[in-house]
Amino acid sequence: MNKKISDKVINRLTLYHCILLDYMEKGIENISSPQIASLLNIDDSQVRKDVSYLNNIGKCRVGYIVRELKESIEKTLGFAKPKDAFIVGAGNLGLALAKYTDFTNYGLSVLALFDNDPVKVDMSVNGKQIFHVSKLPDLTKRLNVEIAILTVPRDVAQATADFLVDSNVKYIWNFSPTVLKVPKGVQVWNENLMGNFLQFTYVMQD
Amino acid sequence: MNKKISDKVINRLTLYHCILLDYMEKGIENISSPQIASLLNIDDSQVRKDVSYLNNIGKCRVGYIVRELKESIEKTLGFAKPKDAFIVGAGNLGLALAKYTDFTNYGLSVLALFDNDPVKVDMSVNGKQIFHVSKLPDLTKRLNVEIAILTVPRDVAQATADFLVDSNVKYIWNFSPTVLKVPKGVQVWNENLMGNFLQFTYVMQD
DNA sequence: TTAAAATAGTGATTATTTTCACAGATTATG
DNA sequence: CATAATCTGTGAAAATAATCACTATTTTAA
Repeated sequence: MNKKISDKVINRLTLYHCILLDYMEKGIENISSPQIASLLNIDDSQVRKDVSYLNNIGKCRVGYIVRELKESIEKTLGFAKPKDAFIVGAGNLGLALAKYTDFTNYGLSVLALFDNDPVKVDMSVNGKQIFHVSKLPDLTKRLNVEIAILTVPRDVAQATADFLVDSNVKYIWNFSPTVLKVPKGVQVWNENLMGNFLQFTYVMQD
Repeated sequence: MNKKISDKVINRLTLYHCILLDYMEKGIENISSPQIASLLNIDDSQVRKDVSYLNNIGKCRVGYIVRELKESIEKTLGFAKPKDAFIVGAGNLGLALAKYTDFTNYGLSVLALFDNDPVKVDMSVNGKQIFHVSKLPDLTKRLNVEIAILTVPRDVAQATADFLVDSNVKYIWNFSPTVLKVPKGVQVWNENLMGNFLQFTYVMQD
C-alpha cells in the first residue's frame, strides 16, 4: 500500500483531519463517510477512496473510529516525523507564523528567525530568537535545518532564495508572491496567498 | 469565450502573473510559453492552453507581450473589480494581513478589522481601524461588505463564522485550521496553511 | 426472527486535465 | 531568397480524478 498519494488526496486528508480534531474535542467517537462528505460538499465515495490509502478499516453502519482515522492520517502524512525549520524574514507575516502554535501539532518546529534589520536582530518571538541573516549558513549546518519559510518582501525574495540555496536549504516554503528560480534538488512550495484568494473570488463574478 | 475557467487554470494563471510582474520590472517585453513553463516545471502546451482562455494572442517566434498578457490575466481574474473586505480577528495573522500591501494590487481593500479584545479595539493598523466585533453587523450593512477574512483562533472559528453569516457576510476566507459549517449561499475558502505545508513535506518522506 | 436502513469497499464509468503531435506562421541567417 | 529554427494554436490521445452503481455487512426495529 505504498502507492504515492496525489496532492489532491493529501489536501483532502488534511481537511478530514481538521474535522476529526473537532469531533475528538466534542467527544464523538465515530464518523461516517457521508458525514465528512457533506461538511466538505464532496461525494461520499470520494472520502472512502481517500481513506483507502490509509491503513484503516471502517465498520459498516458505524463508519470510522475518529481517533484511529485521525492517527492514520497523521502517520501517513508524516506529522509524526518532526521537521525543523527557520523563518527567513521577521516581518509581520514571519512573526505571525512564528507565533502560530498550531505548527507544533503538525510536527513542524520553528527553531529561529532571520532578518537583516539590526533593530529586530536579537529580539525574541515566542521563545525563538531572531538572528542576523548572516548567521544563517552556519546555523543551518550546525542544526541540520533543511526547511526555510520565506516571508521576505517580494523584491528581495529571489536574492534571499539564492542565499538559502547556497546555505544548503533544500525546501523553501515561499510566501512571497513571486516564482523563485532554484536549482534542481531544491524544492519550492508557493503559498501564493493572493492567487488562492483570486481563485476564491473568481466565483463572485457574474 | 465565456467558458468557465477551472480552479487549476486560475491557480496557474496567478503564477504566470507573478512571473509577468517580475519581467515587467526587469523591462523585458516578451515572454514565450516555454519560458514560463520551465520556471514552473510544467509543459509548455499547458501554458498555451491556459492562455487561450484569455483574450490574448501570441506571436510566433516571439511569444506573448508581457504587459498585454499581464493585463488580460488581471481582467479575466477580476483584479480590476475592486472588492472590499473585513478582517475578523486582530491577532498576529490578522495584523500581518492588514499590513500586507500586495492586497491592493490585486483589487482587495481591507476596510477595517474586528476583535473582541478591548485592548485592541480602537487601535489602528496600516490606516485601518480595529472595531469591537459587536459593530460588525452594522458596518457590513452600511459599507456593503460581503467578504470576511477570518483569522480568529480555531476554538472560536465556528461561532465567529455563525456570527458573520448572521451579519450577511457571503464569502469567508478562512485561515483557521477548521472546516466551517455554513448555510447554502455562503461560500468558504479554506486557506488551510498546515494542510498545504503537509502536502509539501509529503515529498520529503523516503 | 425478519425486514429495512445505513454504511464500507470497490470495480466500472464518466469527466476532467494534461500531454502529445503537428500545421501554420514568423523571424533570423546564410 | 531559401532554409532552418522556433513559436503559437489546437485537435487527438493519454493520464488522472471523480462519480456511479452495486455487493457485502451490520445494526436497528418491527
